[in-house]
Amino acid sequence: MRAAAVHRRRGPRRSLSEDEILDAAFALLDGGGAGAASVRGIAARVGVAPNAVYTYFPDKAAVVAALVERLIGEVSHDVFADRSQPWRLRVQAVALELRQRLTAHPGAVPLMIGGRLNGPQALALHERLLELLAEAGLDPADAARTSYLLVVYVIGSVALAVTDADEPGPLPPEAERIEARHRAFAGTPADDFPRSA
Amino acid sequence: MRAAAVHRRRGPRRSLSEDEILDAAFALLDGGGAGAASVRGIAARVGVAPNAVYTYFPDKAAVVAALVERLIGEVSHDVFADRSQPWRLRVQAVALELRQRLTAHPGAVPLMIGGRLNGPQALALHERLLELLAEAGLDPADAARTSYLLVVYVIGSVALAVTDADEPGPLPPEAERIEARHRAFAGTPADDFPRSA
DNA sequence: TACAAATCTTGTACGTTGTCCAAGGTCATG
DNA sequence: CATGACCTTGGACAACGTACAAGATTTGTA
Repeated sequence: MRAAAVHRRRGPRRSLSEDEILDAAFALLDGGGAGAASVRGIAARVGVAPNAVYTYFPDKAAVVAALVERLIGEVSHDVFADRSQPWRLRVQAVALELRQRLTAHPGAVPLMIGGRLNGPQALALHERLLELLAEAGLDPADAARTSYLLVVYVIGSVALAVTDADEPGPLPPEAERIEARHRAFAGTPADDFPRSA
Repeated sequence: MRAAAVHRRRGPRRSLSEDEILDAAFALLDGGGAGAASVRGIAARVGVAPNAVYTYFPDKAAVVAALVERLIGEVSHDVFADRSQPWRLRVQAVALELRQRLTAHPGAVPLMIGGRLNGPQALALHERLLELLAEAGLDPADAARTSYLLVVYVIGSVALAVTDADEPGPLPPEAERIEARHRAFAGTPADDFPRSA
């Protein structure tokens, strides 16, 4: 409602955007593993001095937090709303999509372990999951446990898969990986089965 | 069988042992979090130059690998052998003990995520777990899945708990933590329930 | 239109990290 | 006693995250 909306900020225009920095970080992450996403590397990739990054993010932790947030934000929320599907299929779909997003950027997985998942996107996804599980008939406590187990398993599983693959490149989508998918298929809805029983 | 057993190695005696280095590393880990276990810090704590560490371990990765090995090796194997107990209780006991060992040294948990669990102690524990699950009637594939899920969940859960606690000190054994124990109790044997059904 | 204030980028620098290399000291063996 | 193997050390290097003081650039105001 302020006139500040039209008035641009004083000082020179920024030569980059936060998204460009995150893009560079993702590129480095995918090409060289988790260790390649250094502040200096990111700055070099976007063509600025290392310190320029600190104009956009106060800290390196903030950069990785934004990275994680963008990754989680890519998880489509359409599956949540599709009430024509049984809830178990929806939970499976969410878990699989999250897994897919993580395996798409393996280097980011070690980063999201060091930081807490407190961002808006992470909370939104958690909230949606809780809604979905509550809708399935679980009381809040069990829903919290189940979603926690789900997230821990998906993240942990991908994390272990990442550390097992020493090459920094993309994860090999070999048969081992397919087997992991099957595990997600079978393991995911299994947890709350006897809990409701 | 060689005479080299009596002959001591040439050169001056080592002023330390690998265990002393690991002790120092654990002390730093417990007191200052995962980041405090630097090579220089370890060396300073045992009273040698930073480079002396490389006489005992070729790499820092080897140090953390040995650290993780010792942690896993502390998990008692007695519970495995106690066949008077039902298998589910034994699995629970193992999971709880592993969890206890990890929470006893929270700083070590982030370290064990970066490295693969390939050491002898880790493999032995895995082997024992597989035996136990096979004895419970699971075919090898399901046993592998279940033990994988179990390990992933325990480690991932503690890892998330560690990152949520920003203070480097020991984890607060508050009610939240007790709730996590309950989760392990209820979640662990639940996974293979519908798998056998 | 000129000045002032706010903002971005950069150069430089500090402290810390893991790790290598050459030197010197110490011990068992010939 | 001397030789050869082994340990430790001092010093150094590259890379990391990050702080500080400039210079440059754009905007709001007089």
